[in-house]
Amino acid sequence: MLIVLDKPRRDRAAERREATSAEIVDAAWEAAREQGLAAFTLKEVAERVGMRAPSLYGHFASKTAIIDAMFAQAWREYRVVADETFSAVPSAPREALGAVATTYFEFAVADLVRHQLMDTAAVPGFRPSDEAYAPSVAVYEQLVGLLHRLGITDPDERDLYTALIGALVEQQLANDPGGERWRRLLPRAVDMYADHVGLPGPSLQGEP
Amino acid sequence: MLIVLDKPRRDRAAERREATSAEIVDAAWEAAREQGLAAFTLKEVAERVGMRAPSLYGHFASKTAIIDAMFAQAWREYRVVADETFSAVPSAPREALGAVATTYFEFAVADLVRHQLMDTAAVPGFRPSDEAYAPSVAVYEQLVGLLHRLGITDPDERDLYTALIGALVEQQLANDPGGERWRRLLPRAVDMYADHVGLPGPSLQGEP
DNA sequence: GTCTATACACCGATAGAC
DNA sequence: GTCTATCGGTGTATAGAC
Repeated sequence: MLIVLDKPRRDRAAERREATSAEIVDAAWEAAREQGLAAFTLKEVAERVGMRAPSLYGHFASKTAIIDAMFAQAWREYRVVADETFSAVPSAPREALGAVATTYFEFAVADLVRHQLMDTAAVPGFRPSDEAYAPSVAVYEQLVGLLHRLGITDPDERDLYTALIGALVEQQLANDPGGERWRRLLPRAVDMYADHVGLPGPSLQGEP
Repeated sequence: MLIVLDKPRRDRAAERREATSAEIVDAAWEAAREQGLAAFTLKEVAERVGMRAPSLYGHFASKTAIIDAMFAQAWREYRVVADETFSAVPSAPREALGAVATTYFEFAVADLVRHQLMDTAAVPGFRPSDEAYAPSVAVYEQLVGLLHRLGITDPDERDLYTALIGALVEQQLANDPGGERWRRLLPRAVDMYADHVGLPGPSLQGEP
């Protein structure tokens, strides 16, 4: 069935409204980065967009709704980044594993509070809505597909992989934010894992 | 020099005072487990020990001081557990690594909020006092000593080990609390790491 | 759509009586 | 040591004027 939409004329009012909502979400990210994900206040958000706190309720039904929008935005962004990597994944197994790991690592490490919101239970009581949650499922399925193509079908080995890469992210953020201490270990960790599951090919590292 | 302490007679008042402080700390753990580490309130703590909130200030100078006492207690407890493991560490390298990893894993997984307080930055702005922090340094030095005896002296390899075990803890707590999904991977992960650093000996797992 | 004013609840911490 | 009373502050959210 073809659906013809009448008058695709721009709705300037709606556009402006959406732009304001986006501004609010951006301001919420800033506030969360300064005060913490659970601790930032609507007053801080409002000030950044030149409003008073109650005015935010014209755009979001609650503080939780703002956090949900942040969650959705973060995963949408990562989905774009991950799609790019998965669409041009190297054919060599170890390089493939390394590319996917690097993409995730860099995205997570680039923004602490974003990582906390996406990957940890940092906001007490927060549960993302189904729409906000959907992109994370899609990305995980891409990973499962890649591992399958590499012959890694055991769910336990899958868990070990995600744990290993997640570990490096956690340690990097917790113990050396902005540094290189754990990032440098990424090829080594991928090699260790590749050896473990019996992937062929030469080491990702130069000669040790 | 020998220091002779006069009159080691029991000071019943001091004992009672200390017991009350311990009660308060216990109540704070309970409150933190229910409301979250950063979110629990002094009122909740006070109610559990049959007091009013202001009375807590007769025992602790601030809410932060209570959290500091919790931090110190947790690491003291772990120090006892770790001392036991390290004092009777198996002579076989892989078993040694596995025993130490298991001790840490089980202690961390047994209590989410305790783990959050000990090993993550879950309380915004909280910095443990030096006395409270000391036991964690002691435990880490024990680990470094063991790895040295096993021939693992590269700091990068040390980091990889702590990241790997820490990762399993995080995943277990975040994705399967109370379950076995990541605990079961512990021997596999230790083996993977042992292979990686070239430790001798048979696999920790039965025949795969 | 944004404002002011305010409701309502709760927080950590202090003062001072007992 | 523990209490009551209270201070000074914060927070989310709503009501109603403009």
